[in-house]
Amino acid sequence: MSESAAEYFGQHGFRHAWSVDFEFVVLPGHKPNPFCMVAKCAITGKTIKLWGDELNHCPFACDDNELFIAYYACAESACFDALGWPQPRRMLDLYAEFRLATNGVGSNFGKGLIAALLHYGLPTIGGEEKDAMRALAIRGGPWSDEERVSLLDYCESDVDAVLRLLEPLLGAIGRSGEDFGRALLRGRYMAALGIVENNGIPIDTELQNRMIHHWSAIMQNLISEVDEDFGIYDNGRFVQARFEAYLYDNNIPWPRLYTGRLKLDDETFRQQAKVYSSIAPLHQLRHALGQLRLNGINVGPDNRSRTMLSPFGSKTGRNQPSTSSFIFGPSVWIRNLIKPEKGRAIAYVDWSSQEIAIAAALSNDALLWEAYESGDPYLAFAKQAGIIPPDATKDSHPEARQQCKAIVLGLNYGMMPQSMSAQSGVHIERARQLLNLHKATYRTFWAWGEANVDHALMGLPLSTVFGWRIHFPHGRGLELNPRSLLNWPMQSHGAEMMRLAVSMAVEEGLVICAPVHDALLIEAPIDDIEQHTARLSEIMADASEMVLGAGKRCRTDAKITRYPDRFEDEQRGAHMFSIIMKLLHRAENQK
DNA sequence: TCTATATCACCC
DNA sequence: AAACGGGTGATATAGA
Repeated sequence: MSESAAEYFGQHGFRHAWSVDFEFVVLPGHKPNPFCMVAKCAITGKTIKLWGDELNHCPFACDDNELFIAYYACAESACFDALGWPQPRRMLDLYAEFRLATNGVGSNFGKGLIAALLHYGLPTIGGEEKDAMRALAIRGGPWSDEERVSLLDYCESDVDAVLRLLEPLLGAIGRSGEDFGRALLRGRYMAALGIVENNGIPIDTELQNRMIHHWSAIMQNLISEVDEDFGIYDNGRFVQARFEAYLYDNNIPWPRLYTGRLKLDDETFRQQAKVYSSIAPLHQLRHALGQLRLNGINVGPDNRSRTMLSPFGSKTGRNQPSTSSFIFGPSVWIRNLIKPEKGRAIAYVDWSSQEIAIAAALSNDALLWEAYESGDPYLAFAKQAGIIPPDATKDSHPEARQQCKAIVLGLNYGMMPQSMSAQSGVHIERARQLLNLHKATYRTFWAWGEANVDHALMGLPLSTVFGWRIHFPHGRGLELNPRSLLNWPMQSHGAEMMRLAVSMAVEEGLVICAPVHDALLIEAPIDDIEQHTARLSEIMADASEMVLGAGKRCRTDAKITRYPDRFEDEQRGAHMFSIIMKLLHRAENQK
């Protein structure tokens, strides 16, 4: 046991610092089913090994003086939860710490436990051995005595590996109470997220199964209806050569990529369909087909969709769940499959204009904050810039508002006038003019943003208020995108706000089903949903204030869905869902 | 027939 | 050179 790690944890007042690891079987859409656990204390050297039924009782005192250390701790938290153990109160997650320590430079080896060991030149078991043991674990029981010994040994080897990682990663964290407190904050989120992963999202599996069953018929019907006039599809596939021949036969000129291939993106189709109306049905078909993806949403026996939420996956510290297995990943209509079960309700609560609030608060731009607080930052900008009179409204000046909205949203990403005009249809000169007005109106924000960019370009780290960082040291040939650097603080603080809110909500016992970057999905009994939603909104506003500073609270919007209704987004998903349902009924009647 | 690459679409 | 940030994933085609 490393002397310095023991001292480090002792210094922060811990009785034990358990490096803990479970082996578990997890079927798609299910909670993990742990079958063994090894824990070693970095302070006392004590070791605990549990197998099978021995997991029925939690061997730990889960109080504030017991620290748990793991690599990718949401898995351990999910195992605690699945076993009915009390939740760990203090967690240190070396995965999060490794991601942080290498954010920007990256690691040549990846993000996993072995990658971290290799990165620091520490001994590790071979990747093949690890894969073999993982396969043995996934296979599920029963295991022979011999297999059981090797699985426990393997589990212990991960526990030891985590202990070896302490030296470099505690070094990266730093010794001060503040440094360590921030690491515990990340660990706290990992613990909460394990619960969220276990909660899952209630799904109308009956409808989902009907759709899956008739999926190919739905696709076929959709395609054949349009394609009989074109003859471009083959077995559900768009054949470019056939499309090219069609264009040639019909004398339709078509834009090409620099490679000579046809430009086939949605925007090109939209433009072309305006001129050559015969193209329009094909455009609609391609657009619809682009939204047709239904595989990969895994649902457990309790009709709840579960997937890894992959915290700290991105440079900004956002979660990065697989977009095919996370129901909020594919196109919006898929969310209509979300449905609370009998007696229950859900609510989708999101921060309104979160990144604008962050930009305003952190840059200390009083005018921008005023614009945010007005409730309509786009209209407020138009007024502050003198484009419309002070008494103008959304209804009196819709066009100016729309233009300003495009500017205000695009500027978060460092958008240039050219693409701004291409995107929003505003003339390029108008876009340029509005951009300059924005820079003149929100001088403080722009000075702050550009200072951040310069800071990072000089090889210095950018950091959020709670210590998520990115660092591009000089001399490593790293390619930096100034627009990314401009946006980084907004997105990173948004992620931080979300982590805080999830931690607090879960610890209060609210049932959080999913984080969606700037939104949370919560569930409750129908009779409690309003109260729980109100409480969550309060927590989210509190979290925003912790990040943005006293008095700077970010508003939230909430949309409640009660059984027997299904989740719905009238603006974006409803139309496509109705088309799919029509096709489904047709397919079911064809039989 | 399989794999790598480019392109595109979706999400916040 | 490009000029819209952070992502994941499917698909169509070219190439081995």
